[in-house]
Amino acid sequence: MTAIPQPRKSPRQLRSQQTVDTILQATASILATHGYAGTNTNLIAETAGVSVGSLYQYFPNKNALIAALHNRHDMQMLDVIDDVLNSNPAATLEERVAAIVQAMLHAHMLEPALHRVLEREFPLFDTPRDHSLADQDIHRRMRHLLEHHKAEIGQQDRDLATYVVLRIMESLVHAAALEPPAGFSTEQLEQAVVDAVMGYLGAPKRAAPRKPAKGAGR
Amino acid sequence: MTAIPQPRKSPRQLRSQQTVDTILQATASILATHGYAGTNTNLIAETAGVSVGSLYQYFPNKNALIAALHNRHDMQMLDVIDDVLNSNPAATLEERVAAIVQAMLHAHMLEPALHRVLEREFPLFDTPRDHSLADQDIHRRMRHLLEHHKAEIGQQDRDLATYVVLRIMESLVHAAALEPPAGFSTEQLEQAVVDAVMGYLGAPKRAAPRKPAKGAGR
Amino acid sequence: MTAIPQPRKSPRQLRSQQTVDTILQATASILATHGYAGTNTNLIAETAGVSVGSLYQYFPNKNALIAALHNRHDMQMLDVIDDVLNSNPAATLEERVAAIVQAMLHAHMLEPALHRVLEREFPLFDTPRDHSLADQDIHRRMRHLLEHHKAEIGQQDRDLATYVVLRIMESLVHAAALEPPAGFSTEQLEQAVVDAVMGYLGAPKRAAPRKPAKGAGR
Amino acid sequence: MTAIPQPRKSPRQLRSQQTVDTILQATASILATHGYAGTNTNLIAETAGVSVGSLYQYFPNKNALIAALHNRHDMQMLDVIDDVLNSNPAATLEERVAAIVQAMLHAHMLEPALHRVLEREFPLFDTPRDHSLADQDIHRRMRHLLEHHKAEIGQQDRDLATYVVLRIMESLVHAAALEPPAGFSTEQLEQAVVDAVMGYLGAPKRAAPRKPAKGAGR
DNA sequence: TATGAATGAGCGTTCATTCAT
DNA sequence: GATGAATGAACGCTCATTCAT
Repeated sequence: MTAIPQPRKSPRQLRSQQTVDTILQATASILATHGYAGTNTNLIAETAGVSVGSLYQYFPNKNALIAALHNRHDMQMLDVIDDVLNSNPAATLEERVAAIVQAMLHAHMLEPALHRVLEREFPLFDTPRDHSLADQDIHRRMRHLLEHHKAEIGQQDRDLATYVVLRIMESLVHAAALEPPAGFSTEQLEQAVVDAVMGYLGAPKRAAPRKPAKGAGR
Repeated sequence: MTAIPQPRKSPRQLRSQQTVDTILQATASILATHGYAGTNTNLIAETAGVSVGSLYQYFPNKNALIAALHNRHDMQMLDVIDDVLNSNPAATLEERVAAIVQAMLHAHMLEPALHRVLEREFPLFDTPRDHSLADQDIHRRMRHLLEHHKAEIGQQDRDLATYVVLRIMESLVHAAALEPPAGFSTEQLEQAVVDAVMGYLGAPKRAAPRKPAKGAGR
Repeated sequence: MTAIPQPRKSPRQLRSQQTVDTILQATASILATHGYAGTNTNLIAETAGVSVGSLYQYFPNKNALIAALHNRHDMQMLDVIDDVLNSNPAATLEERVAAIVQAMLHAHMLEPALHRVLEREFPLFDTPRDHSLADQDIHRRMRHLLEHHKAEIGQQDRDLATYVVLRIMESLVHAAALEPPAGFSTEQLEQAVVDAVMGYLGAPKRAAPRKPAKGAGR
Repeated sequence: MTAIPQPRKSPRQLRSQQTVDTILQATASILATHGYAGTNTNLIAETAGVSVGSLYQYFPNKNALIAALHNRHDMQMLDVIDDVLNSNPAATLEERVAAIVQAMLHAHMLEPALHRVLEREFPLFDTPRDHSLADQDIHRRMRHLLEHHKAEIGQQDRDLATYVVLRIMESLVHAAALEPPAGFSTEQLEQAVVDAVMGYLGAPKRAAPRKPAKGAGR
């Protein structure tokens, strides 16, 4: 139970930044090919062409490497979403959702092995994952998108809807990209994610009652 | 990486069965409190009041313990679903979905810490997780349920729908039970899962086009 | 550094004797196929179709099993030599040596893998190996043979000669049977052993001086 | 079973080389006093005044330590032989054999306990022992020596003779140095080895027949 | 700053041996 | 006698981390 470790120093100089990138690349590569258990700092350093000592200059411990990778991924997702939102201002909600899903799928399919590990073998931190800054930003963007299209949306509680939509997207995109079920094409799976999100959003309005769920028989 | 390890021998005698249960309980407890990395076989054995040797009589290695726990969980989920399906034959689809969601939520909230670990720190096996027998059974049940209520369902491809529904349920239930977002009651979250599932199922029929879905055509 | 362990009880009853044999067979088989490191008492017991407990009724510990196997081998060698000595009373020394060598080679080639392990991985006992009763008998037989043919022998010190001959035989037979060098037929190797023994025995008489070796230049 | 393990990295710096030597010395010492079974890497490291980790930087596993010791011994034997061959160019075959035997005996008697273990408890590698480079060199030297003195030698097949001579020397030297039989002086034993080798080499020429040698025809 | 040799706590696993049944 | 589940000391080996150079 450790707090999420932060990079030890934010390297201002260009060379340092490159070193950090190289180390992170190496980490990603090892993680993808060897899995979490097979990943160790000496191997990472060697792969990065750096000494272990140097590695420890930029990352206080092994978990910080993983955390940085998670962070990098979150940033990428944020970029992906921003790109979609900033282009084609006239698009409908569904078009935007579809574009986001497609972009996310694409991003995950570049390094499926890595993402498989990142999804699964996140070291046990006690802080919930969505507290990274990028994650909060993603939440804000989505929240804003839903707000913008509120006319097309059945769900009243926009905060809850944002949360649910992001969770659905994440889990279905991961499933489609990282453990694709046999028998379906990527396009089918992609469409299914959009269907799920839009279905949820467009569903007949249900209040979110403060009391135990209605008829749900035991 | 590794094949999913199987229990070493299935104990026939009652005493042995109890030993196995005790070991599994201890594993669950340690896993919940220490995380995967902090879990070690000697500690498990000690906690179970058993010698390491005994532990290794029933489980070939550490991962087999985790796998058994996963399996146990899958069985429990299957039971939960079966219970719902076998009772109240006249229930609507939504009532059934709600009942299943409620039961799953309930099950996960009994030992959230454990399930948090089980969800995240699944040791890196090469077989996708949902190939356990119980998981296949769950798939069959859900598939059957959807078939039974096909009149109420917009999605044409029932196989795909089954897959999507299970994924949505799993991810949202996990989120609600294991990392509940601040600001929402359990009932709200529970209802949100039902909304998501029903929204997806009831959404206007969409074809599953074979071509890249840029415009996400209606 | 343990003393050579003895079988725990000499089983008088037939059934016990059979059990002991079975256990020994199993030990030999496991030893031959798994090597010393891969051999363990549980596996032996299982292979013998006996419980570990029973095994420990007849052998006080693991080493006793190995010792018994060595002993069995020594007995077999003694039998082999006795057979040769008891047949064909008119044979020459060389004929007898040849017959013994041939018989020894034959015996070792039946289970080369086993003998390889027995030769090499003898657990570290502090008693020299040739103190087994059978080994002493073998020594006596050979000593007697040399005495009988003393006219044909150049070496004066018959005790020393006995020792040397047995060592040569053993080492060359082992080499020929267990690690045959490439490029030579079994017959060539067999003949070589005979040559070596006869060459040594027939060599021009050299006294065994009590002083440091003669000309042997530094 | 296992391939012969190689040293993990050949240390270039002086300090590293010393570390390796220290570790090897410690291994030899522990091996001599505790036997193979009683030897463990932690003890070796402790004895060497080094951490286990360091030990594993230079040797991939326990057997590699033993293998290195074997190798060191082979090298020493090679040196011994080379010394003899390079000095005293006018020596007779017997003088040279005697010198080699004497030097080998001497070398083995420095650490008899160690050599006892090295001879006996060679870990079960699948490669025959005499395939080390040094061993091949030794073979070449001996072969060359016999070639040089072929006029004094009865054996026609020089390759076979080389092999036999080396085997005789090794086994008798081991016997004399490591398990000396009671009743004989070292000098007697030393002379006996020389007698055996010279006797074999000087024996009347025998063909190496391709047919089974029952009657051991002259 | 960078290096990489050294550290050593700690973990997974084995297996000879015992003893209650 | 026979059984075989249980024991637990002990060992091989790893790898995150440090620090003298």
